[in-house]
Amino acid sequence: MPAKATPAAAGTKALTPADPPVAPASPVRLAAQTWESLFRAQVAMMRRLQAGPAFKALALNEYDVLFALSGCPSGWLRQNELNDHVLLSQSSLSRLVERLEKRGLVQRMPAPDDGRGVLVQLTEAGRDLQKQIGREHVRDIASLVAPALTAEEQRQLLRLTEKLRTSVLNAKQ
Amino acid sequence: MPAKATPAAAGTKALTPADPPVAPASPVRLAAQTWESLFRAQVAMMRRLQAGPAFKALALNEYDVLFALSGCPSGWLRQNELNDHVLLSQSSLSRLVERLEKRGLVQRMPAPDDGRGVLVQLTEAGRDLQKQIGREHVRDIASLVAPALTAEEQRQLLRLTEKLRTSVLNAKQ
DNA sequence: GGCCGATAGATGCAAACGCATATAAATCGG
DNA sequence: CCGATTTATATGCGTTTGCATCTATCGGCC
Repeated sequence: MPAKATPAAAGTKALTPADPPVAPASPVRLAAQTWESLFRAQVAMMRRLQAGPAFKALALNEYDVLFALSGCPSGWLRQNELNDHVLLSQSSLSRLVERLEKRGLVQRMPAPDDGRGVLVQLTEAGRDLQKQIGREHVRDIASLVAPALTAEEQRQLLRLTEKLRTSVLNAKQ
Repeated sequence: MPAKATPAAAGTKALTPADPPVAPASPVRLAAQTWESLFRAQVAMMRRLQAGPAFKALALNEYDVLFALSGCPSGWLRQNELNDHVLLSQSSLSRLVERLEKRGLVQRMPAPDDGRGVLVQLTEAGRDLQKQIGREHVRDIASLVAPALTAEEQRQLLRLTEKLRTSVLNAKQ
């Protein structure tokens, strides 16, 4: 997380887990602490989720692809659009989709309006598997998030991360 | 997204990016949306950070290990403690540390009080490299986070993610 | 139309990963 | 104090990943 997963903590000095940031001096330092905390929360959550039974059948990145496809109104997504949802290189995603196709979970076809492109959609089996794993997954998530944060806090967190994400996506360069 | 980082979006139905959650019906659904948003923010941030020049010399997971070691008061960490900071399996971490040692960035020694254990610490070169990358890294982070969230919002986000993380770590089983 | 740089995807290859397992030391129970 | 269980790390092995590169198509421009 993969992708992983992959990951990156923050800056020049770590906090001990039990030692919350005291007086965040500079704006730069505050931003770094914020990112570190976000990142570490994600790592902790991810560890738990991956350990659950929901991911025996499907690796995390693979599930994410099915999930992205499941939420797409037309049912079809370009491979390069899929790449935005997953923390994977283009080549790795290409092979991942290939594997999913071999397993009968997705279908590929050449994009009608662009001879270079490939469209991907879920098969029936892929949709079923996504739903099944999704249900378990949602339960696991709720059992971790609900005891940690009130509904109001969850709404705040949702709002802040959404704001962060859209800003990052639209950032110049 | 190390780290691998992998990753996992949320539940049974996706949101289009431009479509913020309208009326989060059930608590379970709210939790799932919250996690999805957190996760996607992390993916978006991570993509940007990995693209920066700061990670040419060192993969994300490798940096995270140096970072964890840099923040440890005693300077030494057990390998299994390191594992909590990184989204990697135990075996992968073992080999990652081995690589770092070959590159002269960390040092290993048998734990004095536990014949099974291995202690790891930064070498001088490792500390220097961590500091150098850390500085760049912090700048990149700030340039992404600062335009997105006010200082107050960052403090809120820091608090919420910290709360989430400690709760997840302490959750039963 | 024909050329040129940019973009989408596929592929060779070496590096990195996770799973299962091996080894060794610590801990627990009697 | 001894055997059984658990914990910490290492290693064999097949799979997955990223980088560099290749091919094909697109889009702009003359």
